[in-house]
Amino acid sequence: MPGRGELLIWFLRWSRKNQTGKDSLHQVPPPPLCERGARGDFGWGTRSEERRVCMPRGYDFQRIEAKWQAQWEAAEAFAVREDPARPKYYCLEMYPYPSGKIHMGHVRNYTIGDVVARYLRMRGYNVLHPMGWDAFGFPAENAAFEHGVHPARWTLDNIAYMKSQLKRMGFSYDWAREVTCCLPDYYRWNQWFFLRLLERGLAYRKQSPVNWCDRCQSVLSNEQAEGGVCWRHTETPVAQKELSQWFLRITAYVEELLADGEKLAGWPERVRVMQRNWIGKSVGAEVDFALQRGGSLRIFTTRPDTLCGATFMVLAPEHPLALELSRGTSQAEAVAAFVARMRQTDRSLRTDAAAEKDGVFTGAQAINPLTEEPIPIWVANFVLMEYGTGAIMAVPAHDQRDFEFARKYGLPIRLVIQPDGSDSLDAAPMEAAYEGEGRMVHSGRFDGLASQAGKEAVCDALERQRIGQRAVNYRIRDWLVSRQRYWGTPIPVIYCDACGIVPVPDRDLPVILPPDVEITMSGGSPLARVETFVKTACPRCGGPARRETDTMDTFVDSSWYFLRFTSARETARPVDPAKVGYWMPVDQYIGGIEHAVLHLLYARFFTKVCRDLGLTAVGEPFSNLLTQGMVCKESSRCPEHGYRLPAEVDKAGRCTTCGLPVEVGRTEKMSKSKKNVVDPDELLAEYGADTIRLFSLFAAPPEKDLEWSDDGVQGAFRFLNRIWRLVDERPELLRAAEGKRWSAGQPEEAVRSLRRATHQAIGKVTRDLEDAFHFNTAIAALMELAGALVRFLDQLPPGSAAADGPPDRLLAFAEAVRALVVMLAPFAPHVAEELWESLGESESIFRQRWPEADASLAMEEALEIVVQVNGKVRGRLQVPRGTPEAALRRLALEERRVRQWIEGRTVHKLVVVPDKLINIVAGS
RNA sequence: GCCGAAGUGGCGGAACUGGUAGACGCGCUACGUUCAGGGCGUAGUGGGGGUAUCCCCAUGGGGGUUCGAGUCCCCCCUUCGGCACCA
Repeated sequence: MPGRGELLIWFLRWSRKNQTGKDSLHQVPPPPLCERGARGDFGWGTRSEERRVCMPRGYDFQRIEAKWQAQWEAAEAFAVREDPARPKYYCLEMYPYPSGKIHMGHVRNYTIGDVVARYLRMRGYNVLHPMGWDAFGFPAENAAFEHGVHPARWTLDNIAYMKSQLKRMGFSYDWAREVTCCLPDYYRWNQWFFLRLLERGLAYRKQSPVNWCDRCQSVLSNEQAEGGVCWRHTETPVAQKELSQWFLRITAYVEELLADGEKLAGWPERVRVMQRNWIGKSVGAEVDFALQRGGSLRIFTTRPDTLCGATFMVLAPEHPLALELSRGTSQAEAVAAFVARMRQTDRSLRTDAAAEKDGVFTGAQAINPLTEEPIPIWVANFVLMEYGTGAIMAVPAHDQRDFEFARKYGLPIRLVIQPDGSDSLDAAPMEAAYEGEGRMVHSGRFDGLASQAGKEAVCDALERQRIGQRAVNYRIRDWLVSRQRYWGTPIPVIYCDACGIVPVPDRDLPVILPPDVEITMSGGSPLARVETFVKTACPRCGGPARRETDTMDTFVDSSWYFLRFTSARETARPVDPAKVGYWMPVDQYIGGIEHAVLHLLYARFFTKVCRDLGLTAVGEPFSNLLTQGMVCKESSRCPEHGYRLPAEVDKAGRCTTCGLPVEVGRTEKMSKSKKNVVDPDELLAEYGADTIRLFSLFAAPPEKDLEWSDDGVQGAFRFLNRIWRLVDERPELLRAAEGKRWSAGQPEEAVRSLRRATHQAIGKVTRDLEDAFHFNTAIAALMELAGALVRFLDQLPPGSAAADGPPDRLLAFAEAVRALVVMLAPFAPHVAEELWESLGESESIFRQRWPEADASLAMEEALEIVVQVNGKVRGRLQVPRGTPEAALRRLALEERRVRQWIEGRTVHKLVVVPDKLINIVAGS
């Protein structure tokens, strides 16, 4: 097998050779140097010449960020290895598709993860924080088709650029563990997994109707075709095609996926619900209805208790009996016409809930097994062949769809369930089906049973008579993994005329994706046209054979990449079980909600397979899941030129091209098509990574949508400048604090007050990060501490006089500054490192332990107690903490304003909440 | 239609187990700064009334529980998200 580097070179040589026109799509210019440059300089504009000379420059984020990124890289600051002595923490963000450049969604996602990783390192955890590339996929082929760039070249160029962007954001990844799915050292293990699944009957080939997206020129899994549209091109409806394809048997794990899913306490409720809905378990029975002409018709129902109310039956138009039953009857022509019409109707249109019920009588009758009455068999649009048996018993009194159908075609409605506490429900005047539970009526020997007991009793009877049995149905289907695409993992299977389907032997892995290929975006799998790839020898008989030319769904890659990160350079097997054992499960997974049923369901399935293969002990990959909100911005639209970029609109809100006023649209997810995007590169040049990070954390809690605001970014930048000045403006104070000791007595109020602010901030920030990820309020607490520091400095004598003052002042100041800088570090790591160094520290701030709040120092001494009269605030008392209740009552009743409010009234009651408030209940 | 989440100043958002609604930031206003601009600093900033001590109203709307409700309960409205003929 070629090595990683070897293959890369090979691809690049190939692409240079084959390049037409542009050499590369990614002649991306270096980030523009903003003319405004390091804005922090302005802070010094009016300072004295003396200061300008002796002080360092202002907050020069470009220099600082480059400096610390280089230091982290040189020191391999974020490289980790297993260490049983320390608690581990695996922090993972969903890896990106290398589409070209990172977007603000990535910035937000990865900033959240980075704060978690950096914070937990400072709390003493051994933190695994890796990053990689979801590098196979359709857009690379699109680029190849449109621009003549080889998918490998395009992908690897994009990765190189995006990696540089992630580094410039200061994210603390262990890059030694980087995985790139499109390289054989990764995808060979996809093939290895496929072979293991094949051995266990969990991979199989089947002919069936499948989803086809014309723009992808490929089939899709059900999950990727949700709602009848392609997940990548939501404007493209998927078509149905009858094809022979490879499937993974996710349904073999469905009960486990369901049961374990309910136990995922660290997942958002809505994701669990979406997965539960997707799996769509329903419990009921399969029942054979005898046909009057002989034979039987099997149906699935979740309501065996309503069996006596079945007054007709309905077949899906594709049901094999539909045409057959009508043959020879007067309905034959009508049924044939109806079935033909349904075949032509677009499937998503036909299955739209809003579509009217439509059907036709087959001319045949079945026998209700309980009532033994003949009932007519119909064919209708609303019954789906893919679900259950493709046929239903219709109980119009207790199923709304059946009810509507019965009313439209004048079919009988027979009430067999009375709602609890009522016996008045009557079929004739019903306007809607009663779908709830109740008591069985008109059901012969079952009369009087409650629905639940009735279901059991009917099932027992059916099983005794051998005309039915209990059954469970699921909405979820097996995972279709074949793709008619080039840029994916070749499916390691060979077709031999003599031996049939033959798996590629493990020793022949990887089946390498051949570099020489023509991407035409039509006419099936590109690999099918690469003869050197297709033609091979059968591993079993040695005779001429053909390779499978489809590749795997790229969701296979992402189904186990989190396992690979634990042992990314393992060459003998997909992962090292010992390393997986140390790191798994992922403690915190962070990504977008759009993968609620796609990636997150597949990954859970794959993890269970890996467990059964002995590669991991865990059955669930992600203990905690955070689904971050979208990054939004208002869009602008020019009546002449359509959507406009922010830069194409001037300050007065006019289009820079034509001068017409633009229409400001609503705030919505940033997207290229709406042009309401901001470019991370421009922000990096203008404000630096720390400001971007700080703003995207401060503007909204992580799980909510974030509205991008240029003014808000300014605010974050101002805050960092403020802290910079705070530390940098009075170095003599910090120097003077060194070696000093706290004096013995009670310090002055200014010192107590600053220490109180410091320890309150430590408590608040720590709680906000521990309990839930309340980054926005944690940053607010840092801003408050900065405010307290400014107020403290204002009270000090100017110049060097302060340095000669009492040591407590200097110590309190140093304590506050150090706490502020340390707590700032996870959010704005570069500036924190730089300030930490300027405080005289030689070691990285990330080797610093997180500060501990001293509760006794944080405690407020004087309290303001609110005095209410009948629930309204009428006065305030300043009292020392712990003032006895009796004294509080007396003070409250004596308060000037309170006296006015209770004068002439009787005080009925006094509610005292210690150290909080007093409410005086007074009558008139 | 069903299920879920959420509605708080001009804006983004705070508010622990019911206990001072509006932290923090943005914006805005005034003032300061040897002040062109920008930057920085100080003060103010939910609405209404009053010269003022102060008063009234206010967390989508309406009821309720409670000494006390943004927070708990019921009904309604709106927005967003998910599911949507799944038998």
